[in-house]
Amino acid sequence: MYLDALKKTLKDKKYRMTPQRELVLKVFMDNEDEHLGAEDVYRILFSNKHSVSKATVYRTIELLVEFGFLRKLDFGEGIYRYELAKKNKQHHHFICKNCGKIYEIEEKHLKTLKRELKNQGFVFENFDFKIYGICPNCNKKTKKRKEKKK
Amino acid sequence: MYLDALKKTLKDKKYRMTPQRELVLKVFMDNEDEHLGAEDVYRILFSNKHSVSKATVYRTIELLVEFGFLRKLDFGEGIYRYELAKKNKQHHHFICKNCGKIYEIEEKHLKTLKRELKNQGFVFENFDFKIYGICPNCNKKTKKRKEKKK
DNA sequence: ATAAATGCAAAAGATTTGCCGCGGC
DNA sequence: GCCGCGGCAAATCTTTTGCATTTAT
Repeated sequence: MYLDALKKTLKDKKYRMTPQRELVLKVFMDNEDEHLGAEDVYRILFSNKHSVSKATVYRTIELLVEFGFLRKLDFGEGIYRYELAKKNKQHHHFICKNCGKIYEIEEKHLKTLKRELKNQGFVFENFDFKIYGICPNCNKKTKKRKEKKK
Repeated sequence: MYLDALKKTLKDKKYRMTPQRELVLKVFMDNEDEHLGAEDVYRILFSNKHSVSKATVYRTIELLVEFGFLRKLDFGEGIYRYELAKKNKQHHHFICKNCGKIYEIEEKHLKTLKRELKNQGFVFENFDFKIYGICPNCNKKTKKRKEKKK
């Protein structure tokens, strides 16, 4: 369960589990199919009478992204949205330029993906594909440091 | 050439070609290998003694994206960056979580891409893949309206 | 001539930060 | 007691907007 995993991660890194952190994570668990922005999370908590300050919401979300619980998304609206990062099943997003609706697309080969989308009636104009990770340069340096750390 | 294409597009849509629009497009042409944000463009123009107001820079960039001359990018920094959209060759980006460097990656099948990156020493943590286009719903509606328009 | 585009400054949003006080360890 | 954490308000930063003036066609 996510909450236990969070507790464990926090403990490992000498951070503390707090009611606010639990509440924020729960918002994402309760809205698995949404792509919530920080302000959304704040509003949801607020309207549920759970007072968590905006600053804390922002700080907690950042923490959750850092620990891999959330994935940071951007749909070109000028705000960031987030979703629970289920490590197992990657997926991508199709954003309609007309109505703005967001469809979730399973990961497959690009070619297959394109063919399938076409068959389903999607017309795509451009791709925005980003991969986050560690580049070869940094990787070398990190390896050398690995024994020293931890 | 991009400038002529812009002139043509503007004329077709009953917009006007202006020195400012030309200047902004030129900044991107002169910095093809960069991912410039709006403020960067403003600074570049400003330091070259070409005074174009910030508002115009923002408005022009928006226009250029709309017309497909620029592609809007986001690297999670809280600002948008843009690059000349060369329609022919799609590419993606690899962002190093450690040093922040951005590598450009050619488009291939996902699987092939992953294998190659791994061979080159990249370690990837997560993908952010977005496709922009028109969804089947909107597509239906658009088709029906097509004869009336234009 | 006239509608569109620019410039300027103000406004709007989202996100971050400084600082103080509280509470877990 | 120390240090991480949360709350609050102020600050910051990017992007947008209103309005008067200029300019392309």
